Amino acid sequence: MAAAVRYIAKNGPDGLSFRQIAADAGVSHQAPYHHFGDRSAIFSEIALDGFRKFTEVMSAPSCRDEDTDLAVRLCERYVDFAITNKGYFRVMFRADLCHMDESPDTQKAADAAFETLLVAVQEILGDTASVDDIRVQATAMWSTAHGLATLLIDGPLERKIGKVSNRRALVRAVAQRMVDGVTS
Amino acid sequence: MAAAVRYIAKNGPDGLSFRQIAADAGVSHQAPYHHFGDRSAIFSEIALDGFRKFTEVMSAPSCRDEDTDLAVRLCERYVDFAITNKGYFRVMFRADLCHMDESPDTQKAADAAFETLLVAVQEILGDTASVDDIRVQATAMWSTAHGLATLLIDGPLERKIGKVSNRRALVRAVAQRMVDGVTS
DNA sequence: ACGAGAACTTGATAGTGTCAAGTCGTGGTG
DNA sequence: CACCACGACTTGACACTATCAAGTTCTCGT
Repeated sequence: MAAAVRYIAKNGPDGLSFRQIAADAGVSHQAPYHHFGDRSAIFSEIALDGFRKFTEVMSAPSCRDEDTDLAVRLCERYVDFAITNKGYFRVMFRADLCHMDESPDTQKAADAAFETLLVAVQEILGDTASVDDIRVQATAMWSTAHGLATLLIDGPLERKIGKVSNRRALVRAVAQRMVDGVTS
Repeated sequence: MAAAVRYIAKNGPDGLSFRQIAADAGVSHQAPYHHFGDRSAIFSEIALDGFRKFTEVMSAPSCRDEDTDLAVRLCERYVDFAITNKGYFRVMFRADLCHMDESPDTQKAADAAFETLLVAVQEILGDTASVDDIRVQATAMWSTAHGLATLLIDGPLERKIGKVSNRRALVRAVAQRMVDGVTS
């Protein structure tokens, strides 16, 4: 399974061959099939691990005691996680690969991850915010972070804005824009 | 090829079988291979069409004469396009499917699409904006729109924020938040 | 000691992308 | 009019894949 994550980080999840990773691990072509009943099961398992790592990273304490805006830090964390954990991230949001409906554990882990985001937004907005407001803000933040992450990992962003000499700076600048508002 | 786009819109691009769409079209399993030399070639072709449609939609005149914020309208357009053209959108940003380096036409179409975004941002910011600022803003807007679109299409968003009774309203609210700034 | 079950194996089947040759009709040129 | 080159398509074959169905081996608790 570690081999699978490595492979995905390098080549993406689509060309992944059950048989190939079995061969690499030095076992027969049917060994993996014994542990994960199904090709999609291994993806579900990877996604499960991924969401757990993700929740862990996003709610880590050091996320809460710097002096930059919390929203900015969350966004940075999100993108950081995606890039340093390509192998997981690429799978986590591919509903076609890991069928959530067949693996409730993964579903729960994903829900938990989203929950941390909602909590954080609530913290940012304070008690006065309405439920609708929290949802909208959470969606906005999530969209920006997710979009930025996917565009950086697989997307054409790097090509378009010119070789990013300092990725961290870009991410921070974009996150700050998100907080302050575009067109300000 | 139209059949392929339909299939992708319904089932996603990964399960797509060259042989299957050939059979559906009532020809032999090798007929498509004759027109597109390669499996990835058909995806490149779809992406090419997609980017052209996309540029067309994003730069349509009616985008410029309403009275809501231009940035909001662009974001709405982006998401709208993605949802009504799933079959194209799902392929356009999958570098693993359509190898840009092998089909310069698609590459150019993608570049052109991004160019319209840069122009729009320049228009929004006015002449005083620095090149760096334009890049950051464009990236921020693109990220938000792209993230929202992908989360809506394949992602878990709908599940998370509850059945979206009115998708358009959500998209507009999120876009407005993007413009005004999160945590305002 | 032994038997149940886990970890793994070998073998077979159906479906896939791709290569390599055909076949067939149609249009243009001598 | 004969001819033939070429594009659209077909058939056949190959290597690879996921998956099903049975073995085999080895370990561990009773």
